[in-house]
Amino acid sequence: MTLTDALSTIAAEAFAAAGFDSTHALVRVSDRPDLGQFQCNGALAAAKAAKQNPRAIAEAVRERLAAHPMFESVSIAGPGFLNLKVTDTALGATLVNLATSGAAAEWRIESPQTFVIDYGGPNIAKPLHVGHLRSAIIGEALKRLLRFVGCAVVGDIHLGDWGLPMGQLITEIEREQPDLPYFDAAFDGPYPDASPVNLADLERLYPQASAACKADPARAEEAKAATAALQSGRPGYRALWRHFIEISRAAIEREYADLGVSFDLWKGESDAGPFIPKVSDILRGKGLTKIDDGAEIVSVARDTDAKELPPLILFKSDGSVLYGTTDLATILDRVTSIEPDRVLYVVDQRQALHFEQVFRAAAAAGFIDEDRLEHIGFGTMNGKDGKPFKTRAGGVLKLRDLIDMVDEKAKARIQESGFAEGLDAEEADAIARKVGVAALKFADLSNPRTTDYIFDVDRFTAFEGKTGPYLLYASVRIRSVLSKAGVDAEGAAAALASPAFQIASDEERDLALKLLLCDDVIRSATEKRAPHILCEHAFGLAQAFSKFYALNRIADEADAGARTSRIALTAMTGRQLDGLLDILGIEAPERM
RNA sequence: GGACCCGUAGCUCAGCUGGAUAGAGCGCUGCCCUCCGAAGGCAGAGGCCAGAGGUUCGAAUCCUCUCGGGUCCGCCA
Repeated sequence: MTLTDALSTIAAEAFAAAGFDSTHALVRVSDRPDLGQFQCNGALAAAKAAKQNPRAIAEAVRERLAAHPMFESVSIAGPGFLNLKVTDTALGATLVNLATSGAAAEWRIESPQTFVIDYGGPNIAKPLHVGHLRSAIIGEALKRLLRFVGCAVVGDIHLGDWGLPMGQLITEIEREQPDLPYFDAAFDGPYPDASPVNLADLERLYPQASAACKADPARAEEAKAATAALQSGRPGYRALWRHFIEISRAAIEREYADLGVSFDLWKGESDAGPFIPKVSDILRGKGLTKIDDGAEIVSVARDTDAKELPPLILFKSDGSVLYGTTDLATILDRVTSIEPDRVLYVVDQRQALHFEQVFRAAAAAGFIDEDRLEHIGFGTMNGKDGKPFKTRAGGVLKLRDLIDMVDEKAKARIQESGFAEGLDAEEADAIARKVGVAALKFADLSNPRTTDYIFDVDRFTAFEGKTGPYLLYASVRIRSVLSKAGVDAEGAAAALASPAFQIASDEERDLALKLLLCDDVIRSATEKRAPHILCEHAFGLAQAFSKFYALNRIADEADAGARTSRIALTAMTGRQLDGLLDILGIEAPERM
């Protein structure tokens, strides 16, 4: 049970004992820290329901709450706000419970489920760009968060490896190298082991092909035909396409690894291929498809819709499939092989309509309940003009370039601080990389998921204030001060195994409260699928620690009791902060 | 045209299942390292929460409208 749950329960009992409806007796962190640590506004709500004076209700409840040993004081303000202060003894005792329950137990939820998270979604042959950042790191954070609370999670990258771009690439290569055996329909193999193109070729050919198809309808037709042929299994095309996959995957994997993002499954749209006939059989069997303008569609509109929802196109008029088809087939694949309770799609908010169509079709087909499929949409990264971010040259910013930019800034920061002087170049670089990635990830994750935000390079490469590096700094400083006190990692664990807390100052009280609220925050972030809530709390925790650290001696505190308590507080903060950073997918260096 | 989202401090953003004096970071003005790491701490200035109505004892939060910005609306992904 979280702290606010426990306090709410106590308040509910007081409401009930005083003869009032206890459903409004919710206790939460106070908006007015000058008046109390927690507040309960239930008296006003109860007054409305009972048509009584809220002040009188508050007074009746206050009397009962004040008798509870947990509270230092319970006061009434204004029309009937109850302001609660917990005793330092109770804070200490609650902290002991939390500390001794073990690092993992702090976070568990009651009924873990199995999740599939579909995130990343990079496309073969295209370099990752800033637009891929959000899906990757939000998905990674949600994966880690759900695992932390005890769920089983399968992270699937869901490669874009099956659509029109593949046909465009194939035809483009045919133009440049028409004599390759891949294009000879009469050729009966075996095809070469070595790829005729490398990564640089692919990254050059893709935009070239895409532009050509845009400019010339005939080229577009060619590409469409090639896509259809690839999808229906033409051997030469399949062989060539396998080269694309292999080359791209290595590059993509490397780049995600630099961001601390990894996947359990490297499936792609193409892997859904074998499930497509089953999907169409099932849908046809249920009479859910029809031919319209030559395409085979599934109607997903409902009478109750405010807006008519367009049908999902199962097969285009040329027989090839669209991503709605592969998404449906992927659901069938996942439902059969993984049997997830829920599937989360961490994909740009602009695709909300698409997922609504797919989810409805999947439910109509009987694959899985609609409400077990969640589109975890996120907002667009805009430039300062409020439009999707472009570089000064007008192009998309490659993710690689962004990482390099942040990396450079971090290196410069280490140099100017003089911290690098005692380090060899290799370690300094490794630290800079971690600091840079932390800055990048925190800057993105701390934005609420659903809204667009302005991408500002200066903000992403800032290392002071509400940033990733601030959190890292707090973490390494905690390690450092514990080490000064002769407490290593094992010592910290030991300090939390049988701790004793003496909460005596405002800073200690504030830090203790932050520590005690972690479970509330984890739960809220999990329910809302909202990493930014974790960022907010991690920052607040680091701030509370920094203040505590600035005002109190720890390692060299003379009073033995105070020293023991502060070391435990410090160790506890370190454990939680590192836990939160780990969930966010942010790695802390040993020093910085 | 229709559906949905957004408009909060100079800037970037929290807060939105209604509650008290609307918060943070940056930037700005001042302080604080002979003392466990100053990528830090403390203090200060800065707001008709786009605007107008409505519901309510009470509205940044809920409803309506207006203005401003954005996204999406069948054979791209």
